[in-house]
Amino acid sequence: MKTTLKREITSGRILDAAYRAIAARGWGAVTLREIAEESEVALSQLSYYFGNKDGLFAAVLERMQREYAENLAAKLRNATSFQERLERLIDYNRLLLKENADLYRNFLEFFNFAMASPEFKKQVTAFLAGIARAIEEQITQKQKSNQKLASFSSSAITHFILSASFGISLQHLLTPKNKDVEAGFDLIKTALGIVFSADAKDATRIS
Amino acid sequence: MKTTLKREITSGRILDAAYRAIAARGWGAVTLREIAEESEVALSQLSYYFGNKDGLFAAVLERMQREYAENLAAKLRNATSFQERLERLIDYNRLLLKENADLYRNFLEFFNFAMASPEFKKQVTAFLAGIARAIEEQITQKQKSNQKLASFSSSAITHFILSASFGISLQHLLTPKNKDVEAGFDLIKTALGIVFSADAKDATRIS
DNA sequence: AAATAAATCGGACGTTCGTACTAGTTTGAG
DNA sequence: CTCAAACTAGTACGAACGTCCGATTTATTT
Repeated sequence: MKTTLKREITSGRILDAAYRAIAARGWGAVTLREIAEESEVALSQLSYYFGNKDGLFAAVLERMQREYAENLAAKLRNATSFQERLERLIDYNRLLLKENADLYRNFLEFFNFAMASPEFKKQVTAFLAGIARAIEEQITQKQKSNQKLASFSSSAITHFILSASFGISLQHLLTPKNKDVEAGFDLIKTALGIVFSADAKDATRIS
Repeated sequence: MKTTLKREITSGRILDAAYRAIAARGWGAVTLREIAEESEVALSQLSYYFGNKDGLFAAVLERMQREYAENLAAKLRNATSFQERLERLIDYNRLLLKENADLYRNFLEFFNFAMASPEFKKQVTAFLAGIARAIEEQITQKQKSNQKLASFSSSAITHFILSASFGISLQHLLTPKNKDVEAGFDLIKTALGIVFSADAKDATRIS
């Protein structure tokens, strides 16, 4: 018991330090010595627990993915309508950006890194596809007749929300003070809301 | 004459090689020796022309910005309505993504890098603000009464388009085969088109 | 043609990186 | 109490990096 506890404590501290270091200076610029110092652990411990630098990188990514997915699932749990789910997805992304900007910062880092590494590319792609699918699954049953969005698949709409959220976040990270950037989240809602209200004339409920 | 010519040829070749190398492997992983070899130039030439690695990086970024801005300006030149300008902006981004994916790839790299470097952050921020302003300038005179978008400033709309375009591009770079991602561009148009048509009942021209 | 400037080149320097190695310490089961 | 396994710590090494410098070639000017 204590063994695993110790293991988790140490490796967890390393992961935390790595997470913070990546957000602060970028993965390429971060050194293992830096992470070791910040986590108050000997350098050799990093090799011991994660093998090599790529292994540590992958571990950080994996934990980020898991946390994001779990939190998102919790947010969506008792949401009924598709529109409500979309709204919560958007709100979730917005909340993360405000209260956990490092997460987005690191996601960007990983995305960026993935483009040069086929292995990570596969992982990041699978992650995105997983989120998209989770949202999409609850669309098909709800969205039946929609004039304005008829030409767009549910997958396209989902990907659009993800894309836009991420783009907004990216810009927000660069210019956190610009309120017009953050307004993009509202714009997604308004735009899609209008779109969806096309076939909801009879039931115009505002959640 | 020949002097300046030679200078431009050599430095241009270095910039080209750097540009390609960044797109292929990322700035952090790229080495000056790699760039020197690909541009068939001695390693010391890079220092000679660009001082140091950061200088070369900045030069590549500067050229990218100039080209993007110039091409965009050309695309927007004889567009009249605001809606037409927006559409061309979106189409331009879409075209770049298809025919010049490296540009987006490198923009992402720069954005990423900027987050860890206050100096580059300022430059990238100014670049984004410049594009946004260029578009925005032609909004205020056109957009007067719009019910649905009344609560959104023209700046917010512009930033939204930039954000969404960039987010879509980012996802497209990861999964180029997914057509649903690219459909995001159409979704922007549809969403904004519907939004705008609210006050265009009298003149519903399709450009 | 001589002289000055610009451009190019190869090589070497010092630093820092990721990784590997080994000896010492702690831990928990038999 | 013993001992093997898990863990920690310090150190060292080879490689690769950005940068710098002197010599050489090429071009321009006087």
